[in-house]
Amino acid sequence: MRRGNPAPTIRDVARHAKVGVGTVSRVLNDSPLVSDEARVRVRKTIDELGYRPSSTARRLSLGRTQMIGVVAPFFTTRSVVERLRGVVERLRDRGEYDLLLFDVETLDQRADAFEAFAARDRVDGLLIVSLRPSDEEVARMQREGLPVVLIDVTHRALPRVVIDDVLGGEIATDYLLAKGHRRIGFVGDAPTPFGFASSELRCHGMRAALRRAGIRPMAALQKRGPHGREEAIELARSLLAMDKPPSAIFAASDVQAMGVLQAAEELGVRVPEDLAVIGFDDVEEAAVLGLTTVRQPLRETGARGVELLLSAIEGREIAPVEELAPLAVVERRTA
Amino acid sequence: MRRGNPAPTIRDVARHAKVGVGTVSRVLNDSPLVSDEARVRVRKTIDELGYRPSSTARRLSLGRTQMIGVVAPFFTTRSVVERLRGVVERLRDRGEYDLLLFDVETLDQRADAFEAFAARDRVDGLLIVSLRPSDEEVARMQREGLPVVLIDVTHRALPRVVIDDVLGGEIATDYLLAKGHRRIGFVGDAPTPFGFASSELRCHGMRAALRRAGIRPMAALQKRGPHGREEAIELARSLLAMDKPPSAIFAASDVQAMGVLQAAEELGVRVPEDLAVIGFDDVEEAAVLGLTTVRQPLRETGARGVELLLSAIEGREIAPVEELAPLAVVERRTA
DNA sequence: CTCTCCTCTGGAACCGGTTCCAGTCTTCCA
DNA sequence: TGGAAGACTGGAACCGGTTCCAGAGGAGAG
Repeated sequence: MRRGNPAPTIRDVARHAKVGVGTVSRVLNDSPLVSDEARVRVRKTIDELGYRPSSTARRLSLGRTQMIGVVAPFFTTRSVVERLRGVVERLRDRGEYDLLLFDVETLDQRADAFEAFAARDRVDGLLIVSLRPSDEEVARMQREGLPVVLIDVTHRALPRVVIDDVLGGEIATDYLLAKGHRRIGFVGDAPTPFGFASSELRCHGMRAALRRAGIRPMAALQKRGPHGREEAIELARSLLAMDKPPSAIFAASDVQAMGVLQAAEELGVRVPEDLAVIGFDDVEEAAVLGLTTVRQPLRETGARGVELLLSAIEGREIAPVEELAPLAVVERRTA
Repeated sequence: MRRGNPAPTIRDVARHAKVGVGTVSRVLNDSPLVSDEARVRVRKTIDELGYRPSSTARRLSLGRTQMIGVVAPFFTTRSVVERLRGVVERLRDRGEYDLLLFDVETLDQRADAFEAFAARDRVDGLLIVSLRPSDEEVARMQREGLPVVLIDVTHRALPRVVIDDVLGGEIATDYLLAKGHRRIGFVGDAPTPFGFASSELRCHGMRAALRRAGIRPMAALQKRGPHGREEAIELARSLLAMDKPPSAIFAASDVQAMGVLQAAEELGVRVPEDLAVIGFDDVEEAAVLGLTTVRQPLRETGARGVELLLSAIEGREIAPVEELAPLAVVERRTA
C-alpha cells in the first residue's frame, strides 16, 4: 500500500487485533492454543495490514537460519551442475530450507568459502561438492558444530556420497576389453591442488582391469592434463599421433571424451571404427553426441546428499558413512 | 573449543575485555572512534574466546539481508546456467552479497518463488532470469520496495538486460540468405504459460529478413514445440520429410539446433551440404559440435544484471532501462 | 459450593547485533 | 584559568520475531 512506511510488525498486528503478541505469534505458527475467534480476528488484521513476518527476526530468535550452503566448483565441470540440480530438487521437495550458493573456482575462493561458512551462524548445514576440505577445515567445522556432507569427494571424518572410482575405471576398461581392444589409452586430469583424485582412481581401475586381462598397462598411453575439453583435445592428439596409437580411449570424464572426439574428427580418425571412445559421468550432452560412457547417477547423488545433510541437521548426528552410488556403462555410438 | 557451549556473544567479549558492547561493535566495524589500546584488547579477547559475530543479528538490526535472490528455470535451458555463471562471478567480485538460489521449473514453483521472495525481508534485491513476472507480481514487489532486475525477459516497469530477438532472427536469416539459401525452415518454442516470447520474436525477425529479400515466409516451414532437444528432433523430422524440404534451418536455440542435427544424422541428411543449420545462444556445447550459431553474450548479461541490481539496491533508484546485449554470428561447420 | 484442571491469553524477557546519547577526559585556544 | 571542542567510552534502546510464565475464566468433579 503506502510506500516507504515502515513495514507492520507483529506488535502492530497485535495492537490492531486487540490481542497480545504471543497470540499473533501462535496464530502464525498454527499453534492449537488459540481460540477460533481470536484466530480469525488476527488473520483478518494480518490481511488488512499486509503484514509479513520477518524471517530474519524469526531466525534470530529461533537460532536457526533455515538455509543450507552449497560449496562447489559449479562451472569447471558440467557434472557439478547436474548434481546441483538434484540438490535443488530434493531441497524443494522438503520445503523449509533455502539454498545459499558458493561457487569456488580458485584456491583463494576456496579458502574464503570455507572461512565464511564455517560459521554456524550463516547456514544450518553445508554441502560440499567435488572439493576436499583440509583436516583443519574439517576440525573447525566440527568444533562449530556445523553439519557437513560431502558429495563426490571423501574425508574419513565426514559423511559422504561418492562412487567407487576404481570400480568405474574397471567397468569402462572391461567393456572395451570385451569389444576386443587390447591397446587402450587414457585421458584424464593432472593432479590439482584441490585434491580431485577421482581421475587418478579411475586410471587405477583401468590398470587393474588390464592386468587382470593379462595386458601390461603402459604409461605412455596414459595422458593427463588440466580438466577441460581444449586440453583433452591436445592430449588425444598426442595419443593418436603415436606410432602405434591406441584402438580405444577411456576418458576420465565426458567433457574430456568430447575433446577426444573432436581430436579424432580433426585427424580424420573414424569413431568407433578406428577408435573407440568411452567417457565417464553421462552428462546430458553425452546423449546428444552419442557418446558411450559410464553412467554415474549425478542428480541422485545430489539429492541423496541433501537427505543426509537434513537428517544431520535435524538432530540425528549421523555417522561419517560412505554411500556408494551405482555405476553402469551406457552403450551408444562411440564404443 | 568446547562444543555445545553457547557461542560467545558480543556482550561476553565486552565483559572479558572490560569495555562496553558499543566499543566491541565499533572494533568489529572498523570505526575510527576507538583507541588503539581498546582495539587491541578487544581483538585479543575475540581471538581468545573464538568469537564470531552473528550475521543474523546483524541483519536484523541493520534491516538488510546482504543477500540477493536469483529466480530462474536453471535446468530447462542450458543458457540459464551460463548466465548464472556471470551473475556469480560478478557478485563475488563485489563481495558483500550472498546468493540465494530459487529454481523454477513449474508454474506452481513460479508462483511460490515470487510469493516467497516478494518479501523485502528475505533478500535485498531480486534477479529474475528468463521468467516474465505478471503485472500483479511486479506491482507487489514495487509496493514492497524490493529492487528487481530482469534478464532475458521484458517488463516495461522494470530495468532489464535483454537482446533484440527480432534483430537476432534477422542476423541468422541474413547469414543463411548470403549463403544462397532461399528455402529456410524454423524450429522454435511453442508459446508457454511462462510467457517466453523470444523464440517467437526471433521467428518474426526471420520473416522480416525473408521478406526484405523478396521471399515470402511460409508458415509450413515454421515448426514449434515445447523446448527441448527431443522435441526439436521431432520438429526437424517433419521438416525434412516434406516434399520440398528446406535447405537450411534456423533453430531458436542451440539446444533445438542440436535436435535438428540429430534428426539430420538419423535421416542421413548431410550437414552442411544438404542442410545448413544455425542455432542461437552459443552455449558451450555449440563449440564441441561445430554448430554455427548466433552468439549472445550470456555470461555478460548475468554480470550486467548484477550491476544494475546492486546500484538499485544501493540507493540510486534506477529507471526501468532496457540494456541490449550485442549479437553476432559465430561461423562453424554447420552452415 | 469449592476445588481442580484445562484452555486460552497478555506481555516480559530473550535472541545478538547496531546506534545513539550522555558523559568523561584531554587538549588547545583565548 | 576558563571554556569549548574533540576523542573516546559505556550502556540503553532498538530491530522483530519466539517462548515462557503467570493469570483469567470456564467446566467438571466431589
